Amino acid sequence: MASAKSIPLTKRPLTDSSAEELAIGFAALADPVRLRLFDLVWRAGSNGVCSCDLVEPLERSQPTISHHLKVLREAGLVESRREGTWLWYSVVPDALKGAQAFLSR
Amino acid sequence: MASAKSIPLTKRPLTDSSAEELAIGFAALADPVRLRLFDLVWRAGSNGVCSCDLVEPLERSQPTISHHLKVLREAGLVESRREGTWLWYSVVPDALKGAQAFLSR
DNA sequence: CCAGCACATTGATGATTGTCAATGTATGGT
DNA sequence: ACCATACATTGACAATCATCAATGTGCTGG
Repeated sequence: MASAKSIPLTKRPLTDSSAEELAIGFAALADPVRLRLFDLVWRAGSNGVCSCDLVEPLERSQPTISHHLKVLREAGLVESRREGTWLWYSVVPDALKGAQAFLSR
Repeated sequence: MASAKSIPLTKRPLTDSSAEELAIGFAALADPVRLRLFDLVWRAGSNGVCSCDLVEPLERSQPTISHHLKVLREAGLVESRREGTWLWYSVVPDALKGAQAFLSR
């Protein structure tokens, strides 16, 4: 239960914990390869994109792409769904809500 | 000179260089201390805030705060203005434009 | 059961990062 | 000239990171 303050939430400075949470999201986007990766997944829409189609355009090894996808997944930005031997990645809905709210004042 | 493509810019995947540029901005916000720092500067508005008032609330040493302010400055997110012995930091207008545009689809 | 494909994990390495103590620099007051 | 204040820079260290080669795991088809 939050204490009854007269100051609205948005008028108070970031708490340590919410800064931590936001920073995790920004950190996931703080690498060029990961940004392009996220961009490609995003463009694929709700269908998602097979990770096998992400290795070549980014010019990185398969383990490197796998590692970056794991970072994005653990940051809650993308999710994966099995389809036989393939994994289809898609953006988690509203994953960027916090970041968007912060950047929009 | 850009080549005449029929595909609009926003329909094309991120280029390596624009990903690099965006990632620099996100990286500047990828640390909890820097996020709270940026938040405090932002709240100060156009007047700015004296960096001497940023050390205590963040519970870090003065060199550490100075270092983080430098990172934010070099990322183009904040700027400083001298006032005697003091430095007043304020947010660079439209500094977040690129990041906001990216996060808004 | 085996061979092949898709993807993850491990281990190693060089680079970057966050932090502080110590020191340096600039500005203003006396 | 001197001293105090505000801030930056340096140097060091532990921690994290991006990357790849090698290897492991899980699934599918034959």
